[in-house]
Amino acid sequence: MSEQAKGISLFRTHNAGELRMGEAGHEVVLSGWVQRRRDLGGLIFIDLRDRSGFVQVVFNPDHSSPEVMALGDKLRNEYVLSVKGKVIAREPGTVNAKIPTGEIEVQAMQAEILNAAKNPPFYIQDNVDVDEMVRLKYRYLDLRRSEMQQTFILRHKAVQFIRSFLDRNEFLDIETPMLTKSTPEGARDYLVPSRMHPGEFYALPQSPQLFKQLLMVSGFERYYQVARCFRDEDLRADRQPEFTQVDIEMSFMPLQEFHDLMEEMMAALFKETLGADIPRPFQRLTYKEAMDRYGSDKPDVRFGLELKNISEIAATSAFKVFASTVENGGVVKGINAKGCASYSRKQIDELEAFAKRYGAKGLAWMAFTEEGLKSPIGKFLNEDEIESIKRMMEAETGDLLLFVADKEKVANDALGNLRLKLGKDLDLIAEGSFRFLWVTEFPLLGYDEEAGRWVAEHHPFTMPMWEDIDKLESDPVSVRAQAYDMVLNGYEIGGGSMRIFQRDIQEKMFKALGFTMEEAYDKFGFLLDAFEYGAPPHGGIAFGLDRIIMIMAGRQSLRDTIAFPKTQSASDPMTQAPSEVSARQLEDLHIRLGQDVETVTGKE
RNA sequence: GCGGAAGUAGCUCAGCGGUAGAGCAUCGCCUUGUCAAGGCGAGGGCCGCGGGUUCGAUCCCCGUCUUCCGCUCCA
Repeated sequence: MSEQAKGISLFRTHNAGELRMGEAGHEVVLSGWVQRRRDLGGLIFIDLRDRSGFVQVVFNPDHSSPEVMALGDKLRNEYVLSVKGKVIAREPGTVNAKIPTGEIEVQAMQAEILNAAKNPPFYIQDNVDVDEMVRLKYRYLDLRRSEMQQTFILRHKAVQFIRSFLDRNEFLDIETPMLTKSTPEGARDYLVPSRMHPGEFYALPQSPQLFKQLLMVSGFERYYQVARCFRDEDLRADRQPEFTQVDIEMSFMPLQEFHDLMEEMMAALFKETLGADIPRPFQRLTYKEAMDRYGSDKPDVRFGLELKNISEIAATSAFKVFASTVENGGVVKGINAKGCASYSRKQIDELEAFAKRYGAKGLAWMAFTEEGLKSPIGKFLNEDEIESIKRMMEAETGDLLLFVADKEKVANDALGNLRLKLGKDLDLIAEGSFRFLWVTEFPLLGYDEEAGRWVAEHHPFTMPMWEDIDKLESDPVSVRAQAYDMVLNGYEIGGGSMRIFQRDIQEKMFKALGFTMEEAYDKFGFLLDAFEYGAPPHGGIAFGLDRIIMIMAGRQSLRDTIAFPKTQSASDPMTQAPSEVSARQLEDLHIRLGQDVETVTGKE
């Protein structure tokens, strides 16, 4: 038993942050951390924090013994403290309306320091501007901050809700292996060397994709898992090497019904946890429409600024860049930056530099000012053309039109991102609003220039749209998949598909991917075998839990929704992972380091 | 692999070719109604690391490492 037992003998009767006028007059025991100490000499105030919040504890000689006063004097930030005291209503002039517990305070009658604490490297408080590196190194302290705790409480509630929703709908939580087989398609695998099998490796799962399909073959019919996934690719603010999916798969349900169910889950989740009303059914856009109008397969539809295609006018114009781009199969698209005609040359140059990051060769512009058209390309366009463009772009005086002439992919990418930037810069996005949509009819295949062959855009078991199956051979690029993403505020929060469950279609798919059946068997033999034994029609989706929580919590970085995340170079400043291992460990694993790796320092 | 930004006290930052500063934090003293308490005082620095230029470099140049944002990548 700790020293504590000798003193107060009880850690807690109430949560500090939940005390209100209702408890006035009650004797309480609180335990937590010293948030802050205000020493007025004869009088000491302590903000005592626990998970629920904090309350002011007063050390006052009028009601605290000399021993208790002496203890109050010793307290420092982040000391762990147990206090027994009386809750009293504060004197009228001393009420603090800024905090939930501001109407009361606790008079310390007994107190005990359960643990001292070193001076923390940064303040444990919200909205601190501390370097991420420092926060991650002392993650356990960072996680003490209220806003971090709120995020993880939200995350917990969200997961609880999802689990119970899926349970009510007869989904079974089934775990799948973390040590599994490396598969050729997709992201780079994290590999785990095998000790028992020299020269062979497991892969950590990029997702439980194949296993959940096998569970459908097994007849579980409805499966879900809150599953950790691993991808060894470059990180971003919204991408971690290790992340969590809510992975769902089900049999015998038509696409539309499945989408309805998933919508219901998300809408109810947001209602339950945030009180947000999400209109249903969700908006739907085909992939093509999303690309045409927003230049993105995950459009943020909280604002307009849609892309317009002016290729037709551009094709016949005297502006060579426009005309030749269209002639060579490219497009000319633009967006209307409403009210930006007054942008300075410097501002426009910055927009151009931004567009160039996404491969655009330049950014043509037309500003309709009070004094008339200002544009470097104006002299190449006749009045009719200018009028047509103006009409097509829905431009008025005061607007700035921005154009990219390039291959369709580049134009969409550059303008799509420019649109997002302008949306932010021009403050067009209503904070706290949630706009869900489905993006459907993704292309089934994409051509991989490097590999010189067609690759599955989603994965090789994605069902083509029935009406496109015949084109698998003749016109692979135009084959659409029964694949879909759920998009929220410009983030892809989930993606999935209906799966191929019939042998002949699967063979056609592999053929389109340039695999022989032998090669296909080598890579996915176990799944193909399984499918010979009566695979039901099935499909599913995987939601990016971390990302959903990030949006729900209004955070900008995925790292704020993962308790122990990694830096951009996939390392952990706290544990120092990854790290070197001993020569002995490597030997057991039959691994010799390459010559480009500095000698491992012996750690036997 | 590439582009951009950053690295100076525990934290957040300023500085500048002549050996370093602020706010907060810490420590000491004072302080009975504070709640970002206040007052006085003190300690605290390989100016990320390695080279170069210079009489002299935290500052200029080159390289390198780390972090953040983005590109490539992420079925």
